[in-house]
Amino acid sequence: MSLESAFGNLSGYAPLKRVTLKSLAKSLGLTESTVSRALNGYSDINENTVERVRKAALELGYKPNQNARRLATGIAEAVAFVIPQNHSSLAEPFVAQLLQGLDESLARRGWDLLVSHSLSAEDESNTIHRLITSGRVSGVVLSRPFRHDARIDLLQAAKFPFVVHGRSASCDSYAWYDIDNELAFDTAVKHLVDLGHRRIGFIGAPLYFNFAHQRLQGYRSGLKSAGIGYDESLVQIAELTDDAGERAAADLLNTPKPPTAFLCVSDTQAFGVLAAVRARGLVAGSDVSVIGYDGLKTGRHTNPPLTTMSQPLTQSGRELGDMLLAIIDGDDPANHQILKRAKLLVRNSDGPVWTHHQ
Amino acid sequence: MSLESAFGNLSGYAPLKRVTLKSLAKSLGLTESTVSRALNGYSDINENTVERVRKAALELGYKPNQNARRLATGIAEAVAFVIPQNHSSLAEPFVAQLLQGLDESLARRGWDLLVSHSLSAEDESNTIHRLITSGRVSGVVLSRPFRHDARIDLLQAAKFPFVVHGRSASCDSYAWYDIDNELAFDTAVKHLVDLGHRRIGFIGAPLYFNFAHQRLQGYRSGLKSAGIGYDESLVQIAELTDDAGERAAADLLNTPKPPTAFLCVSDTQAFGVLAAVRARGLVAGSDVSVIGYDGLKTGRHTNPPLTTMSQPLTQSGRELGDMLLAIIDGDDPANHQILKRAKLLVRNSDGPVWTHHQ
DNA sequence: GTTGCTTCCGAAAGCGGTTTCGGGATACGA
DNA sequence: TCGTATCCCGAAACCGCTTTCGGAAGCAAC
Repeated sequence: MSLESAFGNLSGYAPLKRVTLKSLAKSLGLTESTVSRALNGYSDINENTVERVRKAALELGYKPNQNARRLATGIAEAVAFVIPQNHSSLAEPFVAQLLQGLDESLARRGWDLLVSHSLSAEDESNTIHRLITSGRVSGVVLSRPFRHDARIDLLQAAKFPFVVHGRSASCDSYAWYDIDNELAFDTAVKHLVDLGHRRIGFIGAPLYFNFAHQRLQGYRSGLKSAGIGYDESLVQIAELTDDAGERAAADLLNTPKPPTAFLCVSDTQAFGVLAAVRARGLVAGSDVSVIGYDGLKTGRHTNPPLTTMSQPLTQSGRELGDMLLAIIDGDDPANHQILKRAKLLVRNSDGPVWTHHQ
Repeated sequence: MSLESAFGNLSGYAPLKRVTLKSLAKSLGLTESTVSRALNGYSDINENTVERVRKAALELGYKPNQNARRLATGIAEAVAFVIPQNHSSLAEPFVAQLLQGLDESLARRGWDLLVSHSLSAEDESNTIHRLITSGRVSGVVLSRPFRHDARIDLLQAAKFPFVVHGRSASCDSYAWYDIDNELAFDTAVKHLVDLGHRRIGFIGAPLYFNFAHQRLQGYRSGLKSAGIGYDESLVQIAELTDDAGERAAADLLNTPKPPTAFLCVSDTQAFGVLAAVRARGLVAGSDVSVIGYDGLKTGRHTNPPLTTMSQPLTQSGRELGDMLLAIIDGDDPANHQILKRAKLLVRNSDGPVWTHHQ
């Protein structure tokens, strides 16, 4: 669309007459190049001139056309967040908060944040590919990496700047921001063990997600250091939904020797587990314990309020943005690897193990 | 598509050997202009040539540089969603689902979706202004309009394509997609009245939000048609958070003649109301009724599960995207005004009024 | 063998910026 | 007075693609 059609050159009010570099230059009696350099902080422009140009630009409301600028400089001044297509996760608050933090970081520099969302799993590589060849963005942020992630391989092969929220199995040479999932689940197990639990159910997620793998490892390591054997019949792999969590918990509850505690890889699943527990006539927090992961706000309002492990999402978005920016500026990605700890947020769904003799 | 074909030459790492229109043309023995027109479906190119060009483009992995294309055509092939800055609402699932739908609609056309997030309230007009003058986007979608919304005025004055999720007080001449808020709350009141309630508390939002205004109107009209007088002492205006909802409900509960039911303009508030009710030792669904609005999934897991009114968010995002695209293509915005109905989603937080004589 | 159409493609002028390069002023030392 | 170094600014190429315009072929018709 042309600017004429966009702003309507016709009828009476002529809104928003676009002020371009050329018009600005002319009105100043200078050249485009001079004005451009003045605005971009080149040192070979007289201080007075710079001031004069700045003032005029402000008054006339000059905004450089981003497309032109990007074409000329070759830098897109935008990064893409590719939405994990699995399970329509954009709907998860998880993603929303991350976006918020990202945007904050980018906005400080005036960059754009665009979200990209692919339809199928293998389509995702295409999406990435299109992103990096189209010149639309100068960086990409990934989330929920797989254990072996083709998108990461693609990005690395192309030497395209990117950061990932989480990490894949081999993560030495790229930038990531992750929670120490193994530690988190290790300590969660420890917490439950301290409450007296020995039969701890685990509601996991498909293991091609690396975080699922890590958390399972943490679960096992926690068990191990407590001297408890790993019992495969206590672990369920479920989708990241409440319904799946509910089904998985129900299955575990129907077993002859059901667990006295449930550890879930996501709050959403844990919500379902809570439901299963209630359906069974049990009360979470006394009869059984359930612990989630994510620290969702709404966990405050479940029945009972969900004990969970929280990760600072908005802040992680900000940090991811800062990292990506630094890498685009030339930093070595390997120098940008951040490992944070999750915090155990005790609400009311956990408690000492229930025994017959009480 | 393989890495090989994507990035051209082989051996070692050859990062991003970009195939440009020029290189493509040269390898075909044609001119840039010919190739460009062939790819863009111009009719003055021989059918065979078109085929040949298409094939080569695919093989060599040619992707047009979006910035160049945008500069040349003047159309940005991107639209912006401006995040309501109030209350950091991006974190709300609300926004996330809308984004999802929007992205789906735009992706069908290969357009970008970028999110823009301003820091302060008055900064928002600046954000809009920057958006429409920078040439980055060819359309804008707004949400949560104010009753009198400067952003809308700005957009209209600039004749810039936009759609809004919701509508302001005067909404004849632009495109919007809205739920019939008045109707929704009218029927919600009716529902409560049918359950025997006469003292219905209303937890509203600041009235500069038009939806807040509409819903209050609906509340009043429902009361009126039930022959119940409007009692100002039963309405509270609160922020759109759980804490605010909780405080508001607590205030109402502390009154000498507390309401027997609560109608909230958002689920998040209703979560808080539920907490206040519990804190008071009452049980929602029998002692008092509480009804939310939004249809959040997590409402299934509150204590008790929240009765609410749901609006189809993902779908509305899609429709908003389609509308915006149509308008950018030249449609008259006034022909794109969609009014949907909310559905009452009865879960367990409502019930017949409690009486002493039962 | 002109004339007159089509059909198909090349030439070239942008789109609105950025950036390198060179040179005219001015200042300064000799 | 004549370099010559320093400061500023203009000229021009370029980023990669789109689009208008004109014209070379090819073919039909007269």
